[in-house]
Amino acid sequence: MKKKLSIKDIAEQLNVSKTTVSFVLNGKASENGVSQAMQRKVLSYIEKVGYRPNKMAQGLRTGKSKTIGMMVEDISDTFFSTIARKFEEILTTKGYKIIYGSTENNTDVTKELIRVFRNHQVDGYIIAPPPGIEEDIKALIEDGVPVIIFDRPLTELDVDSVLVDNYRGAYKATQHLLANGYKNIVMVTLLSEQTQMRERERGYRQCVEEAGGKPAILKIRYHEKKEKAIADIEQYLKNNRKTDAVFFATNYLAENGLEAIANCKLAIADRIGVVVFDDSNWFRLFKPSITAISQPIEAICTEVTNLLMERLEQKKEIAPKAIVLPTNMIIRNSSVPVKKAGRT
Amino acid sequence: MKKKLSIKDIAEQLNVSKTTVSFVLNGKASENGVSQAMQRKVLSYIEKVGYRPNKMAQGLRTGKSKTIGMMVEDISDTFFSTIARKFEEILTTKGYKIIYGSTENNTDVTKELIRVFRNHQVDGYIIAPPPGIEEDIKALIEDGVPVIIFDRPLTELDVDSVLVDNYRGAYKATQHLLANGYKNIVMVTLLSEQTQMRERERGYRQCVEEAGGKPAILKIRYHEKKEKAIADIEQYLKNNRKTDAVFFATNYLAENGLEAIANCKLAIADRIGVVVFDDSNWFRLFKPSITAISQPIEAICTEVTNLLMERLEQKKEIAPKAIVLPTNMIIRNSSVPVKKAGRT
DNA sequence: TTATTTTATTAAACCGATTTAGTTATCCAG
DNA sequence: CTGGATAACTAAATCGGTTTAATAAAATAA
Repeated sequence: MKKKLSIKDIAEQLNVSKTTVSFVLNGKASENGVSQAMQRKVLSYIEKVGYRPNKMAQGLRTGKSKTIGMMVEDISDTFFSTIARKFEEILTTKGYKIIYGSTENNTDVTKELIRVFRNHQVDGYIIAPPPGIEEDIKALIEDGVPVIIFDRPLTELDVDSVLVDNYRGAYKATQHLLANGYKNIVMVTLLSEQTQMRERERGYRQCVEEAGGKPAILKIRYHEKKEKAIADIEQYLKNNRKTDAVFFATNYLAENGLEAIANCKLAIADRIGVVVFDDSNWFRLFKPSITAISQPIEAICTEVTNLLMERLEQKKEIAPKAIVLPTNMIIRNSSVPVKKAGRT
Repeated sequence: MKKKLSIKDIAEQLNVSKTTVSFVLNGKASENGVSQAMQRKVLSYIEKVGYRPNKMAQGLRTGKSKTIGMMVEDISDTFFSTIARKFEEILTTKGYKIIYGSTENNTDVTKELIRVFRNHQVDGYIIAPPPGIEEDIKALIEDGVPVIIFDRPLTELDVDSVLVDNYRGAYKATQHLLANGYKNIVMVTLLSEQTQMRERERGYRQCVEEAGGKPAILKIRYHEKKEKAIADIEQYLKNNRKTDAVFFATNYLAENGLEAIANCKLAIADRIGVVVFDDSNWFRLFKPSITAISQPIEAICTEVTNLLMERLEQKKEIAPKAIVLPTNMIIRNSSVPVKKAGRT
């Protein structure tokens, strides 16, 4: 019921003008010749009554909302929610809040999200972009709004971006399996045009071919009922009994793929080699536990926020940077005695 | 570079007043006697140029930001991020955006978050409250701000809340284990004063005692390094060889507890009964797969948002509601042949 | 002593919407 | 033909800040 006090109230209580209070509040006191005595007076009163300026009013006048818009495919995905947490941690220290939106990897949803975020006057965007959103992002940039892309590249667009080396990650994953004696590695990936998926595929292909093998790729349609995904993978394994290792291109696929493997009730179940792109806390609990290509989440977040802050504080033109980070291979309790592994 | 257009621009282009445009925009045209012709004219122009009002200005004038503040212990936790996603889904359809903050279950952090949210003029709060925050929340409510509590009760405070029946959930979990022939069930829980944890403990205790057993409770300190948690649980199992089943009070504990069980390398490893409070997609992948008490996430979200919308649209006083939802037991591939289970 | 600069403070415009209180013009009744 | 009601629209106040331009008082220079 006690209504919030405004800068006008403060000014009246102290018998000074709003201007003076505002100057003090914004650290522009000294440069505007407000006396030290006055500064102390205002500051201590502010402190005492716990006054905090209304962001709406500030935002209206300055055009800055102190809010960052974050758009990812799905905030409930562990990868993205972990990142969201880190962003929050870092951006809070800079006085920013985050509003989020899930794109569902859908262009129209994303377009609408961008529109809503614009109306909310967010100061900057952090986006894991869906395909086909180039034009809209270009428009943002041309309007001078800071945009940082991550997780998925946006080819043909010169924009700040932070990505991981999907190609190398997949290559290393495959290499690891080969080095452990596996001969028939299938890659299970998404039936999707996402660039990062194509890169992972390329890494796998390249590695297998260099070793003189023949790539085997199983593509699963996303967002279908997971039972379907499981059945598809199961089918494949049953039809290709020589398969002795699986490289899952995403966590989501591994989740279902592991069930498929279990369902097969094949002897291979505990001998099969498994590597997954993206790590999970649960992987270490399987036996044999699962090796993963993990993304450097911490680094991604600091790079993204650094780029963002740079843009937000930007005085002069700066050229967009494209940062590519290496992945980490987490080798767990490696698979199985190498010699016994193959079933050739 | 093309600067966004304002209602003033629209008005000038159309040779009408801002007032008229505003009335049309807010659906208050007819009740204010704006002619149909004029309404169409404005509407079609708005549509054509894609004008959208500035939320900052609207917010300043109306005091409504169309933003909801969500505070949970940790947004990267699967339970909370899943909920965050659902909230987003529902609230988006009502024209709201969400800003979030992680409380770390810390009172001071939460106090500051509330302060920040207030400055941002959020229209409503959805909070999974840490202990000791009663006063601050009471203050919010007294100021007439909608607050919905979930996940954790705030005893002694009359506020809208949505909780699950932790007591019954834990009771059922324990009962399930007993019914399957397990005799020595240990409950692994957090060393924490959180009410919902105490309820779970109470459910377990009650059930064991009713069956004439002696409760065994192992409390783990949270936020410690997980290696410590694993070691503690491992230690317990080694010191209490009669233990034939474990009831984990949280997902987090199960994650580490399962590793502890594996580390024990005891014969019991594949015979031990395991039930976890909170479900996880990964549980079905273990063998024997893990039974879980799952929270009705969908229902929690609809109840919370319903209460919230009710408050937001509230005309007259309404008494706070406390909603308690039942948990679901997800029995998976049940444990093990009952007879062989015990090791007595 | 007067003119000029510097120091300390403030009045008023502005941001972009909503909303209150009018203002015309038209219509109808008496 | 006049006065009151109604219909259609609008001027101006307002929300709570920031910022520009101005002012009064004190200090320095001429």
